[in-house]
Amino acid sequence: MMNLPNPVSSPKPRVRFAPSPTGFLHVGSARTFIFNWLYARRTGGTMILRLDDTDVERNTDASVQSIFEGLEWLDLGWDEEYKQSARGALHRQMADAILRKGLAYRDFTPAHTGDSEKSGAQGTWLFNPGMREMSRDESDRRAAAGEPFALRFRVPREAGTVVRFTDAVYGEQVKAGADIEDFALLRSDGMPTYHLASCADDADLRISHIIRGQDHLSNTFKHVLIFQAAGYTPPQFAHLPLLVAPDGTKLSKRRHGPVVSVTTYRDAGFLPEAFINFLCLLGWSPKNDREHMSREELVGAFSLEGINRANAVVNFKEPATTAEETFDPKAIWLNAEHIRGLAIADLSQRLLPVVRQAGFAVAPERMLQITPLIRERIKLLRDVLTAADFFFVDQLPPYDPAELIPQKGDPAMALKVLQKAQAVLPNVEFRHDPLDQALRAAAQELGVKAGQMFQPIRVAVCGRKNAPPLFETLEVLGKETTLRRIEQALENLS
RNA sequence: GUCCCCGUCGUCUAGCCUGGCCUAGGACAUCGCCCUUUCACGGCGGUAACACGGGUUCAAAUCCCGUCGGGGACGCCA
Repeated sequence: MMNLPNPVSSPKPRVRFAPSPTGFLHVGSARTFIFNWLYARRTGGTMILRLDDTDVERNTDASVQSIFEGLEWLDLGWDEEYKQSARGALHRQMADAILRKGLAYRDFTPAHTGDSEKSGAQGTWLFNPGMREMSRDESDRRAAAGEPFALRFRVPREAGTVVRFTDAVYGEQVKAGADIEDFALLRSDGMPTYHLASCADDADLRISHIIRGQDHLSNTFKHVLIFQAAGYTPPQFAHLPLLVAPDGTKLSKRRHGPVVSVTTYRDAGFLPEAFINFLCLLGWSPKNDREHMSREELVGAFSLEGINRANAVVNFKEPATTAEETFDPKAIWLNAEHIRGLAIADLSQRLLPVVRQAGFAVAPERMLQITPLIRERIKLLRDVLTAADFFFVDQLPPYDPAELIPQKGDPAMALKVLQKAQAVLPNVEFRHDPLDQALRAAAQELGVKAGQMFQPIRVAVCGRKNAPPLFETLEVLGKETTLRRIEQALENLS
Protein backbone atom coordinates (compact mmCIF):
# COMPACT_ATOMS: atom_id res chain seq x y z
CA MET A 1 0.00 0.00 0.00
CA MET A 2 2.99 2.27 0.62
CA ASN A 3 3.69 3.83 -2.76
CA LEU A 4 6.70 5.77 -3.79
CA PRO A 5 6.05 9.23 -5.10
CA ASN A 6 6.04 9.53 -8.84
CA PRO A 7 9.59 10.56 -9.74
CA VAL A 8 8.45 12.47 -12.81
CA SER A 9 7.42 15.89 -11.63
CA SER A 10 3.95 16.58 -12.91
CA PRO A 11 1.91 19.75 -13.17
CA LYS A 12 -1.13 17.89 -11.91
CA PRO A 13 -2.35 18.87 -8.46
CA ARG A 14 -1.28 16.81 -5.48
CA VAL A 15 -3.53 17.02 -2.46
CA ARG A 16 -3.52 15.25 0.85
CA PHE A 17 -5.73 14.32 3.74
CA ALA A 18 -3.67 14.21 6.93
CA PRO A 19 -5.60 13.01 9.96
CA SER A 20 -3.99 12.52 13.32
CA PRO A 21 -5.03 9.20 14.82
CA THR A 22 -6.28 10.41 18.16
CA GLY A 23 -9.93 9.32 17.86
CA PHE A 24 -12.53 8.11 15.42
CA LEU A 25 -12.96 9.68 11.99
CA HIS A 26 -15.34 12.52 12.47
CA VAL A 27 -17.64 14.14 9.98
CA GLY A 28 -15.57 17.30 9.66
CA SER A 29 -12.51 15.24 8.76
CA ALA A 30 -14.59 13.18 6.37
CA ARG A 31 -15.69 16.32 4.57
CA THR A 32 -12.09 17.49 4.33
CA PHE A 33 -11.15 14.15 2.84
CA ILE A 34 -14.04 14.33 0.38
CA PHE A 35 -13.21 17.85 -0.80
CA ASN A 36 -9.59 16.89 -1.34
CA TRP A 37 -10.63 13.76 -3.18
CA LEU A 38 -13.13 15.65 -5.32
CA TYR A 39 -10.49 18.20 -6.22
CA ALA A 40 -7.99 15.50 -7.13
CA ARG A 41 -10.49 13.61 -9.27
CA ARG A 42 -11.82 16.75 -10.87
CA THR A 43 -8.35 17.89 -11.90
CA GLY A 44 -6.81 14.54 -12.66
CA GLY A 45 -4.53 15.04 -9.67
CA THR A 46 -3.22 12.76 -6.96
CA MET A 47 -4.93 12.02 -3.66
CA ILE A 48 -2.60 11.29 -0.78
CA LEU A 49 -3.41 9.87 2.63
CA ARG A 50 -0.91 10.78 5.29
CA LEU A 51 -1.21 9.72 8.90
CA ASP A 52 0.02 12.61 11.00
CA ASP A 53 1.04 10.51 13.95
CA THR A 54 3.87 12.46 15.55
CA ASP A 55 2.13 12.65 18.92
CA VAL A 56 3.15 9.28 20.27
CA GLU A 57 1.42 9.99 23.59
CA ARG A 58 -2.03 10.29 22.11
CA ASN A 59 -1.95 8.12 19.02
CA THR A 60 -3.67 4.75 19.24
CA ASP A 61 -3.97 1.78 16.94
CA ALA A 62 -7.67 1.72 17.61
CA SER A 63 -7.89 5.21 16.20
CA VAL A 64 -5.94 4.25 13.10
CA GLN A 65 -8.33 1.34 12.61
CA SER A 66 -11.33 3.58 13.10
CA ILE A 67 -10.09 6.08 10.54
CA PHE A 68 -9.51 3.39 7.95
CA GLU A 69 -12.89 1.91 8.74
CA GLY A 70 -14.54 5.24 8.06
CA LEU A 71 -12.59 5.90 4.89
CA GLU A 72 -13.23 2.43 3.55
CA TRP A 73 -16.94 2.90 4.04
CA LEU A 74 -16.77 6.15 2.08
CA ASP A 75 -15.18 4.01 -0.62
CA LEU A 76 -13.41 6.87 -2.36
CA GLY A 77 -9.86 5.58 -2.21
CA TRP A 78 -6.51 7.34 -2.50
CA ASP A 79 -3.40 7.05 -4.61
CA GLU A 80 -0.49 7.25 -2.19
CA GLU A 81 -0.17 6.59 1.51
CA TYR A 82 2.39 7.73 4.09
CA LYS A 83 2.99 7.63 7.78
CA GLN A 84 4.54 10.70 9.31
CA SER A 85 6.24 8.81 12.11
CA ALA A 86 8.37 7.03 9.51
CA ARG A 87 9.73 10.26 8.13
CA GLY A 88 11.47 11.68 11.18
CA ALA A 89 14.82 12.05 9.46
CA LEU A 90 13.32 14.36 6.88
CA HIS A 91 11.74 16.52 9.58
CA ARG A 92 14.96 16.84 11.56
CA GLN A 93 16.82 17.67 8.39
CA MET A 94 14.52 20.58 7.71
CA ALA A 95 14.80 21.76 11.32
CA ASP A 96 18.58 21.67 10.99
CA ALA A 97 18.53 23.66 7.80
CA ILE A 98 16.38 26.34 9.39
CA LEU A 99 18.60 26.49 12.48
CA ARG A 100 21.73 26.78 10.37
CA LYS A 101 20.26 29.73 8.53
CA GLY A 102 19.74 31.40 11.89
CA LEU A 103 15.98 31.38 11.42
CA ALA A 104 15.44 29.27 14.50
CA TYR A 105 16.96 29.17 17.96
CA ARG A 106 17.24 26.76 20.87
CA ASP A 107 15.01 27.31 23.86
CA PHE A 108 16.39 25.70 27.00
CA THR A 109 13.40 26.67 29.12
CA PRO A 110 12.04 23.53 30.78
CA ALA A 111 8.89 22.20 29.13
CA HIS A 112 5.64 23.46 30.60
CA THR A 113 4.07 21.11 33.04
CA GLY A 114 0.38 21.89 32.84
CA ASP A 115 -0.10 20.94 29.21
CA SER A 116 -3.75 20.53 28.43
CA GLU A 117 -5.06 23.21 30.77
CA LYS A 118 -5.82 26.18 28.60
CA SER A 119 -4.85 28.70 31.27
CA GLY A 120 -1.39 29.00 29.82
CA ALA A 121 -2.70 29.91 26.40
CA GLN A 122 -4.70 32.87 27.61
CA GLY A 123 -2.01 35.52 27.71
CA THR A 124 -0.13 36.98 24.82
CA TRP A 125 3.06 35.01 24.93
CA LEU A 126 5.35 35.62 21.99
CA PHE A 127 8.83 34.40 22.94
CA ASN A 128 11.30 33.88 25.75
CA PRO A 129 13.65 36.88 25.37
CA GLY A 130 16.62 35.26 27.09
CA MET A 131 16.48 32.37 24.70
CA ARG A 132 15.74 34.22 21.50
CA GLU A 133 18.67 36.54 22.12
CA MET A 134 21.15 33.92 23.31
CA SER A 135 24.46 33.95 21.45
CA ARG A 136 25.16 31.19 18.99
CA ASP A 137 28.21 30.15 20.99
CA GLU A 138 26.42 29.76 24.26
CA SER A 139 23.58 27.96 22.55
CA ASP A 140 25.98 25.52 20.86
CA ARG A 141 27.90 24.97 24.08
CA ARG A 142 24.82 24.17 26.16
CA ALA A 143 23.47 21.88 23.47
CA ALA A 144 26.81 20.10 23.23
CA ALA A 145 26.76 19.67 27.00
CA GLY A 146 23.60 17.67 26.56
CA GLU A 147 21.14 20.20 27.95
CA PRO A 148 17.67 19.55 26.47
CA PHE A 149 16.05 22.25 24.35
CA ALA A 150 13.13 22.92 22.11
CA LEU A 151 13.82 24.47 18.73
CA ARG A 152 11.80 27.61 18.05
CA PHE A 153 11.22 29.55 14.90
CA ARG A 154 12.69 33.04 15.07
CA VAL A 155 9.65 34.94 13.81
CA PRO A 156 10.68 38.23 12.21
CA ARG A 157 9.05 40.81 14.44
CA GLU A 158 10.58 44.08 13.27
CA ALA A 159 8.02 46.82 12.80
CA GLY A 160 6.35 46.52 9.43
CA THR A 161 7.22 42.88 8.77
CA VAL A 162 4.23 40.94 7.60
CA VAL A 163 3.51 37.42 6.47
CA ARG A 164 1.05 37.02 3.63
CA PHE A 165 -0.60 34.43 1.46
CA THR A 166 -3.64 34.14 -0.72
CA ASP A 167 -6.24 31.66 0.33
CA ALA A 168 -8.36 30.19 -2.45
CA VAL A 169 -11.44 30.57 -0.27
CA TYR A 170 -10.75 33.43 2.12
CA GLY A 171 -8.68 35.62 -0.18
CA GLU A 172 -5.72 37.80 0.77
CA GLN A 173 -4.41 37.11 4.25
CA VAL A 174 -1.93 39.34 6.03
CA LYS A 175 -0.58 39.18 9.54
CA ALA A 176 2.09 41.19 11.30
CA GLY A 177 5.10 39.14 12.35
CA ALA A 178 4.79 40.84 15.73
CA ASP A 179 1.49 39.01 16.23
CA ILE A 180 2.96 35.55 15.68
CA GLU A 181 4.62 33.75 18.55
CA ASP A 182 7.92 31.93 18.26
CA PHE A 183 6.33 28.53 17.74
CA ALA A 184 8.21 25.30 18.33
CA LEU A 185 9.71 23.23 15.53
CA LEU A 186 11.27 20.49 17.63
CA ARG A 187 10.32 19.31 21.08
CA SER A 188 12.93 18.80 23.73
CA ASP A 189 12.82 15.06 23.07
CA GLY A 190 13.85 15.74 19.49
CA MET A 191 10.46 14.92 17.99
CA PRO A 192 9.11 17.35 15.40
CA THR A 193 6.00 19.34 16.16
CA TYR A 194 2.97 19.23 13.94
CA HIS A 195 3.87 22.49 12.19
CA LEU A 196 7.33 21.32 11.20
CA ALA A 197 6.43 17.77 10.29
CA SER A 198 3.44 18.86 8.30
CA CYS A 199 5.33 21.45 6.27
CA ALA A 200 8.35 19.22 5.75
CA ASP A 201 6.14 16.46 4.42
CA ASP A 202 4.02 18.76 2.32
CA ALA A 203 7.17 20.13 0.74
CA ASP A 204 8.74 16.72 0.26
CA LEU A 205 5.57 15.17 -1.15
CA ARG A 206 5.22 18.18 -3.43
CA ILE A 207 1.72 18.93 -2.23
CA SER A 208 0.31 21.60 -4.51
CA HIS A 209 -2.92 22.41 -2.67
CA ILE A 210 -3.59 22.22 1.04
CA ILE A 211 -7.33 21.91 1.51
CA ARG A 212 -8.18 21.76 5.20
CA GLY A 213 -10.39 23.15 7.95
CA GLN A 214 -10.51 26.83 8.70
CA ASP A 215 -9.27 26.19 12.21
CA HIS A 216 -5.84 26.17 10.57
CA LEU A 217 -6.21 29.53 8.88
CA SER A 218 -4.26 31.41 11.54
CA ASN A 219 -1.65 28.63 11.75
CA THR A 220 -1.03 29.07 8.06
CA PHE A 221 1.09 32.14 8.65
CA LYS A 222 3.50 29.93 10.59
CA HIS A 223 3.49 27.40 7.81
CA VAL A 224 4.27 30.05 5.22
CA LEU A 225 7.19 31.09 7.40
CA ILE A 226 8.46 27.51 7.56
CA PHE A 227 8.16 26.91 3.82
CA GLN A 228 10.03 30.10 3.07
CA ALA A 229 12.72 29.48 5.67
CA ALA A 230 13.34 26.06 4.19
CA GLY A 231 13.53 27.48 0.70
CA TYR A 232 10.20 26.29 -0.68
CA THR A 233 7.38 28.14 -2.31
CA PRO A 234 4.30 27.59 -0.15
CA PRO A 235 1.54 25.57 -1.79
CA GLN A 236 -1.88 26.97 -2.60
CA PHE A 237 -4.06 27.05 0.50
CA ALA A 238 -7.81 26.56 0.57
CA HIS A 239 -9.48 26.64 3.95
CA LEU A 240 -12.89 25.16 4.49
CA PRO A 241 -15.55 26.74 6.70
CA LEU A 242 -16.00 24.80 9.89
CA LEU A 243 -18.75 22.31 10.53
CA VAL A 244 -20.43 23.38 13.74
CA ALA A 245 -22.97 21.86 16.08
CA PRO A 246 -26.40 23.42 16.65
CA ASP A 247 -24.87 25.18 19.64
CA GLY A 248 -22.57 27.01 17.26
CA THR A 249 -19.29 25.53 18.41
CA LYS A 250 -17.04 23.44 16.25
CA LEU A 251 -17.90 19.77 16.15
CA SER A 252 -15.97 17.89 18.74
CA LYS A 253 -15.84 14.27 19.65
CA ARG A 254 -15.76 15.06 23.31
CA ARG A 255 -18.63 17.53 23.44
CA HIS A 256 -20.97 16.14 20.84
CA GLY A 257 -20.42 12.41 21.05
CA PRO A 258 -21.10 9.68 18.49
CA VAL A 259 -23.19 11.90 16.18
CA VAL A 260 -19.94 13.28 14.86
CA SER A 261 -18.47 9.89 14.06
CA VAL A 262 -18.64 8.65 10.49
CA THR A 263 -19.31 5.08 11.59
CA THR A 264 -22.45 6.22 13.38
CA TYR A 265 -23.90 7.19 10.02
CA ARG A 266 -22.82 3.92 8.50
CA ASP A 267 -24.37 1.91 11.29
CA ALA A 268 -27.62 3.84 11.13
CA GLY A 269 -28.05 2.81 7.51
CA PHE A 270 -26.81 5.73 5.50
CA LEU A 271 -25.63 5.05 1.97
CA PRO A 272 -22.05 6.28 1.61
CA GLU A 273 -22.93 8.17 -1.53
CA ALA A 274 -25.76 9.95 0.27
CA PHE A 275 -23.55 10.80 3.22
CA ILE A 276 -20.93 12.20 0.85
CA ASN A 277 -23.59 14.16 -0.98
CA PHE A 278 -24.82 15.62 2.30
CA LEU A 279 -21.37 16.63 3.48
CA CYS A 280 -20.63 18.31 0.16
CA LEU A 281 -23.62 20.56 0.60
CA LEU A 282 -22.17 21.83 3.85
CA GLY A 283 -19.89 24.69 2.96
CA TRP A 284 -20.00 24.22 -0.77
CA SER A 285 -22.58 24.77 -3.45
CA PRO A 286 -22.72 23.99 -7.17
CA LYS A 287 -24.58 27.34 -7.48
CA ASN A 288 -27.35 25.92 -9.58
CA ASP A 289 -29.72 24.60 -6.92
CA ARG A 290 -28.76 21.01 -7.52
CA GLU A 291 -28.76 18.97 -4.38
CA HIS A 292 -29.23 15.27 -5.07
CA MET A 293 -25.99 14.39 -6.83
CA SER A 294 -24.06 11.23 -7.56
CA ARG A 295 -20.34 10.96 -7.01
CA GLU A 296 -19.70 11.50 -10.69
CA GLU A 297 -21.87 14.59 -10.71
CA LEU A 298 -20.06 15.93 -7.67
CA VAL A 299 -16.70 15.37 -9.31
CA GLY A 300 -17.95 17.20 -12.37
CA ALA A 301 -19.34 20.13 -10.42
CA PHE A 302 -16.68 20.61 -7.77
CA SER A 303 -14.56 23.70 -7.64
CA LEU A 304 -12.70 25.67 -4.99
CA GLU A 305 -14.66 28.75 -6.07
CA GLY A 306 -17.87 27.13 -4.90
CA ILE A 307 -16.69 26.91 -1.33
CA ASN A 308 -18.34 29.23 1.19
CA ARG A 309 -16.78 31.19 4.00
CA ALA A 310 -19.41 30.97 6.72
CA ASN A 311 -19.51 28.02 9.11
CA ALA A 312 -22.20 25.43 8.47
CA VAL A 313 -24.41 23.90 11.13
CA VAL A 314 -24.88 20.16 11.15
CA ASN A 315 -28.42 20.16 12.39
CA PHE A 316 -28.50 17.17 14.69
CA LYS A 317 -30.41 17.00 17.95
CA GLU A 318 -28.25 17.07 21.02
CA PRO A 319 -30.18 14.66 23.24
CA ALA A 320 -30.87 12.16 20.54
CA THR A 321 -33.50 9.53 21.15
CA THR A 322 -34.30 7.97 17.78
CA ALA A 323 -32.22 7.79 14.63
CA GLU A 324 -34.66 10.12 12.91
CA GLU A 325 -34.00 12.71 15.55
CA THR A 326 -30.29 12.19 15.76
CA PHE A 327 -29.34 13.22 12.27
CA ASP A 328 -29.70 16.33 10.21
CA PRO A 329 -33.11 16.06 8.51
CA LYS A 330 -31.53 16.97 5.22
CA ALA A 331 -29.08 14.10 5.50
CA ILE A 332 -31.99 11.74 6.06
CA TRP A 333 -33.93 13.18 3.14
CA LEU A 334 -30.93 12.88 0.85
CA ASN A 335 -30.42 9.32 1.95
CA ALA A 336 -34.04 8.53 1.10
CA GLU A 337 -33.51 10.20 -2.27
CA HIS A 338 -30.49 8.04 -2.98
CA ILE A 339 -32.31 4.92 -1.84
CA ARG A 340 -35.18 5.68 -4.21
CA GLY A 341 -32.67 6.16 -6.99
CA LEU A 342 -31.13 2.74 -6.49
CA ALA A 343 -32.03 -0.20 -8.73
CA ILE A 344 -34.04 -2.85 -6.90
CA ALA A 345 -31.27 -5.42 -7.20
CA ASP A 346 -28.71 -3.00 -5.81
CA LEU A 347 -30.87 -1.88 -2.91
CA SER A 348 -31.78 -5.46 -2.16
CA GLN A 349 -28.14 -6.38 -1.90
CA ARG A 350 -27.44 -3.55 0.52
CA LEU A 351 -30.47 -4.42 2.63
CA LEU A 352 -29.59 -8.07 2.99
CA PRO A 353 -26.69 -7.69 5.43
CA VAL A 354 -28.71 -5.30 7.56
CA VAL A 355 -31.52 -7.80 7.84
CA ARG A 356 -29.20 -10.71 8.51
CA GLN A 357 -27.29 -8.79 11.11
CA ALA A 358 -30.57 -8.26 12.93
CA GLY A 359 -30.89 -12.02 13.15
CA PHE A 360 -33.30 -12.83 10.35
CA ALA A 361 -32.55 -15.54 7.83
CA VAL A 362 -33.69 -14.21 4.50
CA ALA A 363 -32.91 -15.63 1.11
CA PRO A 364 -31.62 -13.17 -1.52
CA GLU A 365 -34.52 -14.05 -3.84
CA ARG A 366 -37.02 -13.20 -1.16
CA MET A 367 -35.28 -9.94 -0.34
CA LEU A 368 -35.49 -9.11 -4.00
CA GLN A 369 -39.28 -9.53 -3.84
CA ILE A 370 -39.62 -7.46 -0.69
CA THR A 371 -37.40 -4.58 -1.77
CA PRO A 372 -39.76 -2.91 -4.26
CA LEU A 373 -42.45 -2.84 -1.59
CA ILE A 374 -40.36 -0.80 0.80
CA ARG A 375 -38.07 1.27 -1.40
CA GLU A 376 -40.32 4.32 -1.23
CA ARG A 377 -40.95 3.76 2.44
CA ILE A 378 -37.53 3.72 4.05
CA LYS A 379 -35.17 6.60 4.70
CA LEU A 380 -32.32 4.66 6.24
CA LEU A 381 -31.30 1.11 5.41
CA ARG A 382 -32.10 0.11 8.96
CA ASP A 383 -35.71 1.12 8.45
CA VAL A 384 -36.10 -2.17 6.62
CA LEU A 385 -36.33 -3.77 10.04
CA THR A 386 -39.45 -1.85 10.94
CA ALA A 387 -40.93 -1.53 7.46
CA ALA A 388 -40.68 -5.16 6.44
CA ASP A 389 -40.53 -6.96 9.77
CA PHE A 390 -43.66 -9.01 9.13
CA PHE A 391 -42.02 -10.61 6.11
CA PHE A 392 -39.17 -11.91 8.23
CA VAL A 393 -40.88 -13.32 11.27
CA ASP A 394 -42.69 -16.60 11.43
CA GLN A 395 -45.06 -15.50 14.14
CA LEU A 396 -46.41 -11.96 14.23
CA PRO A 397 -45.81 -10.14 17.49
CA PRO A 398 -49.00 -9.45 19.47
CA TYR A 399 -51.09 -6.49 18.33
CA ASP A 400 -54.25 -4.83 19.54
CA PRO A 401 -57.23 -6.65 17.95
CA ALA A 402 -59.04 -3.31 17.85
CA GLU A 403 -56.70 -2.45 14.98
CA LEU A 404 -58.59 -4.99 12.89
CA ILE A 405 -61.72 -2.89 12.97
CA PRO A 406 -62.03 -0.87 9.76
CA GLN A 407 -62.79 2.82 9.40
CA LYS A 408 -66.43 3.54 10.23
CA GLY A 409 -66.88 -0.09 11.06
CA ASP A 410 -67.32 -2.27 14.11
CA PRO A 411 -66.04 -5.61 15.38
CA ALA A 412 -68.80 -7.37 13.51
CA MET A 413 -67.63 -5.90 10.25
CA ALA A 414 -64.06 -6.95 10.93
CA LEU A 415 -65.28 -10.44 11.62
CA LYS A 416 -67.41 -10.50 8.50
CA VAL A 417 -64.57 -9.26 6.32
CA LEU A 418 -62.01 -11.69 7.63
CA GLN A 419 -64.36 -14.62 7.31
CA LYS A 420 -65.13 -13.62 3.76
CA ALA A 421 -61.42 -13.36 3.00
CA GLN A 422 -60.90 -16.74 4.53
CA ALA A 423 -63.57 -18.16 2.26
CA VAL A 424 -62.46 -16.48 -0.93
CA LEU A 425 -58.69 -16.47 -0.78
CA PRO A 426 -58.01 -20.22 -0.97
CA ASN A 427 -59.28 -20.21 -4.53
CA VAL A 428 -57.43 -17.14 -5.70
CA GLU A 429 -54.12 -17.10 -7.47
CA PHE A 430 -51.75 -15.06 -5.29
CA ARG A 431 -50.74 -12.42 -7.75
CA HIS A 432 -51.60 -8.74 -7.80
CA ASP A 433 -54.43 -8.61 -10.31
CA PRO A 434 -56.37 -11.71 -9.28
CA LEU A 435 -56.14 -10.65 -5.63
CA ASP A 436 -57.29 -7.17 -6.51
CA GLN A 437 -60.30 -8.50 -8.42
CA ALA A 438 -61.27 -11.09 -5.87
CA LEU A 439 -61.04 -8.80 -2.85
CA ARG A 440 -62.90 -5.95 -4.51
CA ALA A 441 -65.63 -8.32 -5.57
CA ALA A 442 -65.81 -9.66 -2.04
CA ALA A 443 -66.18 -6.14 -0.68
CA GLN A 444 -69.02 -5.51 -3.04
CA GLU A 445 -70.83 -8.69 -2.05
CA LEU A 446 -70.42 -7.71 1.58
CA GLY A 447 -71.62 -4.21 0.93
CA VAL A 448 -68.52 -2.62 2.44
CA LYS A 449 -66.09 -0.14 0.95
CA ALA A 450 -62.88 -1.45 -0.54
CA GLY A 451 -60.87 0.23 2.19
CA GLN A 452 -63.01 -1.41 4.84
CA MET A 453 -62.32 -4.75 3.22
CA PHE A 454 -58.59 -4.22 2.95
CA GLN A 455 -57.76 -2.89 6.36
CA PRO A 456 -58.69 -5.88 8.49
CA ILE A 457 -56.75 -8.12 6.14
CA ARG A 458 -53.77 -5.78 6.18
CA VAL A 459 -53.65 -5.71 9.95
CA ALA A 460 -54.15 -9.45 10.10
CA VAL A 461 -51.14 -10.16 7.91
CA CYS A 462 -48.88 -7.23 8.85
CA GLY A 463 -49.82 -6.73 12.46
CA ARG A 464 -50.40 -3.01 11.94
CA LYS A 465 -52.25 -0.49 9.83
CA ASN A 466 -49.31 1.17 8.15
CA ALA A 467 -47.80 -1.18 5.66
CA PRO A 468 -46.96 -1.57 1.97
CA PRO A 469 -49.78 -1.99 -0.57
CA LEU A 470 -51.92 -4.99 0.22
CA PHE A 471 -51.94 -7.10 -2.95
CA GLU A 472 -48.21 -7.01 -3.47
CA THR A 473 -47.75 -7.82 0.18
CA LEU A 474 -50.04 -10.85 0.00
CA GLU A 475 -48.30 -12.00 -3.13
CA VAL A 476 -44.92 -12.01 -1.42
CA LEU A 477 -46.27 -13.44 1.81
CA GLY A 478 -47.95 -16.33 0.02
CA LYS A 479 -51.25 -18.04 0.45
CA GLU A 480 -50.31 -20.24 3.32
CA THR A 481 -48.97 -17.51 5.60
CA THR A 482 -51.80 -15.19 4.69
CA LEU A 483 -54.49 -17.69 5.59
CA ARG A 484 -52.73 -18.69 8.76
CA ARG A 485 -52.51 -15.07 9.91
CA ILE A 486 -56.15 -14.42 9.06
CA GLU A 487 -57.07 -17.46 11.10
CA GLN A 488 -55.10 -16.07 14.04
CA ALA A 489 -56.73 -12.67 13.66
CA LEU A 490 -60.12 -14.32 13.81
CA GLU A 491 -59.13 -15.98 17.04
CA ASN A 492 -57.91 -12.71 18.48
CA LEU A 493 -61.15 -11.04 17.57
CA SER A 494 -63.35 -13.36 19.58
C1' G B 1 -6.30 39.30 26.66
C1' U B 2 -4.01 39.43 21.43
C1' C B 3 -4.72 38.22 16.40
C1' C B 4 -7.76 36.17 12.46
C1' C B 5 -12.44 34.75 10.15
C1' C B 6 -17.68 35.00 9.55
C1' G B 7 -23.02 37.22 9.73
C1' U B 8 -29.47 36.05 3.68
C1' C B 9 -35.86 31.98 6.00
C1' G B 10 -35.46 27.26 12.04
C1' U B 11 -31.30 24.59 8.92
C1' C B 12 -28.29 24.07 4.11
C1' U B 13 -27.90 27.68 0.43
C1' A B 14 -28.56 31.17 -4.61
C1' G B 15 -27.83 36.30 -5.29
C1' C B 16 -22.82 40.01 -3.30
C1' C B 17 -16.84 40.48 -6.82
C1' U B 18 -19.15 43.23 -12.09
C1' G B 19 -25.13 48.04 -7.50
C1' G B 20 -31.13 48.29 -10.69
C1' C B 21 -33.87 42.03 -13.79
C1' C B 22 -34.69 40.85 -5.69
C1' U B 23 -42.29 42.76 -4.29
C1' A B 24 -34.74 38.12 -2.27
C1' G B 25 -34.82 32.23 -5.67
C1' G B 26 -34.16 26.80 -4.42
C1' A B 27 -33.95 22.74 -0.86
C1' C B 28 -34.87 20.37 3.99
C1' A B 29 -38.09 20.83 8.03
C1' U B 30 -43.08 22.56 9.22
C1' C B 31 -48.46 23.58 8.10
C1' G B 32 -52.64 22.88 4.57
C1' C B 33 -54.86 20.71 0.14
C1' C B 34 -54.87 16.91 -3.80
C1' C B 35 -53.76 11.79 -5.34
C1' U B 36 -54.93 7.16 -2.66
C1' U B 37 -57.03 0.48 0.11
C1' U B 38 -53.39 2.31 5.05
C1' C B 39 -48.47 4.21 5.03
C1' A B 40 -45.09 6.15 1.76
C1' C B 41 -43.99 8.33 -2.96
C1' G B 42 -45.76 12.21 -6.05
C1' G B 43 -48.36 17.04 -7.17
C1' C B 44 -50.04 21.95 -5.54
C1' G B 45 -50.02 25.90 -2.02
C1' G B 46 -48.87 28.61 2.81
C1' U B 47 -45.70 30.48 6.98
C1' A B 48 -40.61 32.02 7.16
C1' A B 49 -34.52 35.70 6.04
C1' C B 50 -30.91 40.32 3.71
C1' A B 51 -27.96 41.20 12.29
C1' C B 52 -28.22 46.65 13.48
C1' G B 53 -26.85 51.85 12.58
C1' G B 54 -24.72 55.36 9.55
C1' G B 55 -22.93 56.79 4.86
C1' U B 56 -22.04 56.72 -0.96
C1' U B 57 -25.72 56.65 -5.00
C1' C B 58 -31.23 58.45 -8.91
C1' A B 59 -30.96 53.28 -6.92
C1' A B 60 -27.75 48.78 -1.86
C1' A B 61 -28.79 42.13 0.23
C1' U B 62 -24.94 43.86 -3.14
C1' C B 63 -19.87 49.35 -2.22
C1' C B 64 -17.60 52.08 2.48
C1' C B 65 -17.43 52.94 7.90
C1' G B 66 -19.03 51.68 12.67
C1' U B 67 -21.74 48.69 16.26
C1' C B 68 -23.42 44.20 17.91
C1' G B 69 -23.38 39.00 17.56
C1' G B 70 -21.02 34.22 16.50
C1' G B 71 -16.73 31.28 15.61
C1' G B 72 -11.49 30.08 15.37
C1' A B 73 -6.25 30.40 16.63
C1' C B 74 -2.76 31.68 20.22
C1' G B 75 0.91 24.22 23.56
C1' C B 76 7.63 21.17 23.55
C1' C B 77 -1.57 18.81 20.71
C1' A B 78 -2.69 18.06 15.90
